[in-house]
Amino acid sequence: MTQENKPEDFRDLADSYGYSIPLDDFFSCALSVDCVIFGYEDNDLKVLLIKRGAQPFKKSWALPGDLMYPDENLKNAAQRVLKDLTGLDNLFMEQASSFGSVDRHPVGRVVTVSYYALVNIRDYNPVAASWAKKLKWHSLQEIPELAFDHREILDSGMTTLRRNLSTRLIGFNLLPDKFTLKDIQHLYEIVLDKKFDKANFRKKFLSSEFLEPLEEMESNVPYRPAKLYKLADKVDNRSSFEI
Amino acid sequence: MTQENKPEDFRDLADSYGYSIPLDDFFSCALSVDCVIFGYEDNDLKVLLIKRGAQPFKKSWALPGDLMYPDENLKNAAQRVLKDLTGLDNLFMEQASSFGSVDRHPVGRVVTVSYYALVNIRDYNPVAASWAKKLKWHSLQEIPELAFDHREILDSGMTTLRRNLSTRLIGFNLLPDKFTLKDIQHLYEIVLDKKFDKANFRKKFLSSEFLEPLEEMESNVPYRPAKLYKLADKVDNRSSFEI
DNA sequence: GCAAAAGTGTTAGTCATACACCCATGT
DNA sequence: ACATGGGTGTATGACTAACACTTTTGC
Repeated sequence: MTQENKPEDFRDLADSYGYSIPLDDFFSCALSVDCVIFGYEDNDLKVLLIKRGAQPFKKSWALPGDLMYPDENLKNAAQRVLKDLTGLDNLFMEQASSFGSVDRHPVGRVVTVSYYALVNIRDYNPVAASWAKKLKWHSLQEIPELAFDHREILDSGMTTLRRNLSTRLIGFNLLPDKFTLKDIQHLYEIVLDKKFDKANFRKKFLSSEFLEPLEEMESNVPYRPAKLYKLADKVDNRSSFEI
Repeated sequence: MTQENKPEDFRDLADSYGYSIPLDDFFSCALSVDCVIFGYEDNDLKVLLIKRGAQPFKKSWALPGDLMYPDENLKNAAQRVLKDLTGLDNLFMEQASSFGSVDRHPVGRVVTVSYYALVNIRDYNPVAASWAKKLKWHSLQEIPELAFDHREILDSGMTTLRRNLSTRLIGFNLLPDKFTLKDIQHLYEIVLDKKFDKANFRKKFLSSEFLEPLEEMESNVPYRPAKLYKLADKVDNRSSFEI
């Protein structure tokens, strides 16, 4: 946007309210989005990292992220960037936090907004694309050195995830449409790094009215098949729930 | 920052990774900060609004906020802007959320980061300054039409405040250094819009080890003076506490 | 003494925890 | 039959909610 396009009045503002730099100098920043995609597999919580094939921090591991176009919304940018770099589409992502240290990006002033999501690794198959040269689910115990301030963004995302999982029903993004009570318990135990008593955990969830039992059962397991459940229709990611 | 200052490698990026616009076009956004300052007085929770004396939205009520300089950190920007417009200095503000709809600002692409704080209205005396023409604590029940998407920002700040007050000790920013148990209860009741039983509320806080009793008492009250407490040294704004 | 709010003790009920036990399935 | 995990019942103790009561101050 050039000075010519701006409303008359706004030029008044620039003239009369004593900004110490010309108004246009404010419009010199870039925004980026960074996606903290948590995935759950076996007994492990992982995060999706890409190997950067572009400067800066070429060849470093990093969160999937990129610059936002000036004409796209933040949330759309997060969806687009994630899809471009990993092929993951239509993930339920939620805004986590923003990071704006002056020197966090070597090229210029880039403020980044982080988004996070939870997925079941079994259900997704991300593939490195665009300038992402490689892609890997990293266990949270084995995070390599990351580009930019991505380590801080990752840690902050983890905090947000834990807080939201223990107070809301957010964790269900990580489960398939049909799931067993054991699946849920497993997920909670891994994310919150805490053991729950089976009987009590079941009681809590079954009395919550957030689950709807299906007629179906697990199959092909070498033990008694567990009942499958689905989320009640009224549940959304904002539903409050204390574990 | 001009193209000339940028590292060689980054120009490679622009050339070879297929951005659909020149790299410089990314660096055409502005950032702003908006401060949601909650204040507590008598039986009411209020929010500090300014009457804008600058375009756009001149003469509208708005949250105290302004553009961030390209060479200052986000958090510093929030502190500076709040001080410039209202004189409030050194408030403990915490980042709440970011808002980035393409058309949220009539002048150009401005992504805003919101910060929130809690203060005891008795202890502070904000005064309109700079381009803020007027300033007023508005009861949350009587919020006028607000500039930009500030209504959305305010509501989101309120949600963040409530969530954090019920799971952390954040509420204490709203209290003076010395306070009575009644003060705390009052604050919780107003913010969470919920009544608590006096005896039970006291027991909960006194058994929390977050409070240290002082020798001092309230004075000049027409009833039995209450004991004063201060926060234990180990408490910070991240201390976890379930009410 | 009275009003007002500080501050405490008791009780009933609810909920969390721990743990033992039975059930259904594949091999 | 047995190994494995699904699924349930119950006793204990801790915590919550409700409420009555005593205490201390100013007027």
